[in-house]
Amino acid sequence: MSDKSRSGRRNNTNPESTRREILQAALEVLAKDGPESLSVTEVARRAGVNRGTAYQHFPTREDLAHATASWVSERIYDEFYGDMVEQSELSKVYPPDVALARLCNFAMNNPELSRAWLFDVMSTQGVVTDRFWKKYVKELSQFAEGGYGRENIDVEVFAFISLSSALLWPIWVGAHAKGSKARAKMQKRFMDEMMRLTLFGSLTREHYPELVERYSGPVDAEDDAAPAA
Amino acid sequence: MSDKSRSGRRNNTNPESTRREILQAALEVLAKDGPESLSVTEVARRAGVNRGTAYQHFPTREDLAHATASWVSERIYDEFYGDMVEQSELSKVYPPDVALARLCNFAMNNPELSRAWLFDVMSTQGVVTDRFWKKYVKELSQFAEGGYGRENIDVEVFAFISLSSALLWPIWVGAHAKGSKARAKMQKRFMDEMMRLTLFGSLTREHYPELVERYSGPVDAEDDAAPAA
DNA sequence: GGGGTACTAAACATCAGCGTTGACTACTGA
DNA sequence: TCAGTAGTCAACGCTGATGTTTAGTACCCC
Repeated sequence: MSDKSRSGRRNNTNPESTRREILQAALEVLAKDGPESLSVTEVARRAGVNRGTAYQHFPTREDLAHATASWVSERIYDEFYGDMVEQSELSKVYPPDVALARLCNFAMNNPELSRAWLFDVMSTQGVVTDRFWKKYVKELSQFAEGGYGRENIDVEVFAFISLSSALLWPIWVGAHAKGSKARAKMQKRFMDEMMRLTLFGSLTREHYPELVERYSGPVDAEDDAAPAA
Repeated sequence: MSDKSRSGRRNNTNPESTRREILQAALEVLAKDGPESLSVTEVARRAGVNRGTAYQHFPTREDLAHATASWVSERIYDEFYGDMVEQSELSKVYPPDVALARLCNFAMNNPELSRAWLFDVMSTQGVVTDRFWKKYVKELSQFAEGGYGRENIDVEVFAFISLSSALLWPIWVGAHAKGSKARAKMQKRFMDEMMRLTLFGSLTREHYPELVERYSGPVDAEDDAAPAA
């Protein structure tokens, strides 16, 4: 009697799905406490999988950590760029508000991936080789070089600022915003301020003629006289 | 002979200094791997102190964690605002390039405090009550309300963007910049781009009249016509 | 039905961190 | 000088994680 299904056995013949479940659980742990706190035991527990099974898929803790890292990297890329297939190469350039909304929605809907990415940035290794980061910078470069961005932009720095703050914001908000309505409102605040910032900056230029002088490249010179109007 | 100083005993009559050494070591561990990885054993080892001594100062691991957190919070505040004593209340407002340089230098010279702060932001608790954060926002508000910032700025969001990216940047850079010269160069790149961004934004406004329309508050309206010049 | 694959269960040795305890040392004050 | 106290240390038992091993069960396909 009920001998066949005893003791919560999984009976999963598909190793792929088990592997994914383990990686998903690993992502959750990773996003919670960072890569140093990732333990095989905890991951297996979360995945609802026997510890031995986890060790079957990933021989050591380090293997699991590395596999999780690259899996996360792939997932971020797919989640973010998956549905805009190969089109950005030559076709249209997304308008900045759409692109920003895309980024912010990604961050809000994927807090675990965001956290994992940020932990990776903070790790000693760095994410410079990350596919997602490289594509993001490349797209921003194309955008800027297309004449839509100011010519003396430091694209990498701007990419870093926008990316890191957009991914960190929902985390920061989640820590002290009550309901989902409040969170959505905070999300809007971020998008609005970011758009405002990229459109106009934050300083009243009239007060700082010497800074305007110093920081405006030769091409932006015509802009300096403007605020006086 | 040499019985009195046997076995590397510390012979430290001053508990304050021992406590500081422990806290300093705790900060190092905290900055390295995050709050979840903070272990009394590792901290004691780093501090060159017996584990028992650490337990005398901080009865449990949690006590050490909390004490470290508030100590770090205090240190960030002091390190950043310590030498501008009470003067910012009514007297002068620092020019934005000086303030930014101050922030960036702090981040570069105190990577551990920066990392600790960022880990705190990423923790579930949040840093909203942090003295440093509150003062930073307050100063920025005074600055903006003094007419030096655009009127429709969302100060909190802008504070978050500038603070988080300024503190995260040196960490990101440190992960893949070779010498100190390269790091200094990267630091300058960040400051330049940040100044450029706050002065001018990142978009060529001519291309986005509808965005300019949408995101410019009533007070900034006179600025819209400017770029056409 | 038999063999291979995927998973579970349980036990083991090893190691590291936690928290406690008792003893040792140095300074203090009567 | 001598007891008391504060600071420090070494050792102990406990827990939990790592990685390995062995035995066993369910499933699939030939």
